[in-house]
Amino acid sequence: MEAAAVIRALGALAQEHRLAVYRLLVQAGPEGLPAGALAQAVGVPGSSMSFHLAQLANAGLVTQRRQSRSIIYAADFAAMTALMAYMMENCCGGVPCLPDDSCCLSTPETKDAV
Amino acid sequence: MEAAAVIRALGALAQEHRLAVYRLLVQAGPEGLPAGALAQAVGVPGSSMSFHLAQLANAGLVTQRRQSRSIIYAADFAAMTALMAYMMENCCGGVPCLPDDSCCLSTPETKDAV
DNA sequence: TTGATATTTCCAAATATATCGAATAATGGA
DNA sequence: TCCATTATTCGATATATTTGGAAATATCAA
Repeated sequence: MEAAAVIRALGALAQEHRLAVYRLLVQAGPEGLPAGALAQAVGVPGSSMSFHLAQLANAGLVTQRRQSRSIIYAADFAAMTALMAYMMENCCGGVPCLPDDSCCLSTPETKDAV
Repeated sequence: MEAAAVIRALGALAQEHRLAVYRLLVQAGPEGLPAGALAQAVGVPGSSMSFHLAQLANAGLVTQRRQSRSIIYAADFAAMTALMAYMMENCCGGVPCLPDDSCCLSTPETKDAV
């Protein structure tokens, strides 16, 4: 994952309504939720929600699929894992650092870029 | 952790120079780095770096301490853990979801708010 | 085809963020 | 005290983001 993509993803999440949407999608799991339901749940007009969903999709944080008249959005969990990996890359220079493991909360897989 | 704090933290990281600084601090570990060294490493004037460091500190992502004439910044790892926990809260409704564990990358501790 | 539903695109206005030089503050050494 | 070093605050300017109504697009059912 490269810096520009990471910044897009973080920027996409750094907004009240989009963060709320993303959390709803995380909780909804792979089945996802339609755009209209998200707009209603968050309480913003459709045109605004469309704008926010486009940001999340452009950042690669969510996927979209059409189902009849609805467009269903779902969280892409791999993107979040990659985000974490980028930010924690080579944490503490690779040296086991704090005694209580409060940093470098490393499972083997978070050490490598995904 | 509450929504406003999470948005501040994500917004703080969603910027080229601040993301670079944060990654440097993650790699530097608990010892941290002085403001001047960060400005030089990232290649921005001191006044700009000061602005960015204030954003990161205000978001709770980094700590600062004075050491003689320098102010040393260090990553606060607990903040990142809390951030993750907030975003992944109740992932997939709490039900083990994908067979290959590609979502809800749950260690026991990430399930609870920190 | 006509009408209803679901969503997106377009646009302009309001708001927020980033930039960096100059001025200000804090520290430590001669 | 006086000077050099390190860092922050201030202020003006440039850039980017968020908002929501109206119009456009896509789907489906009668």
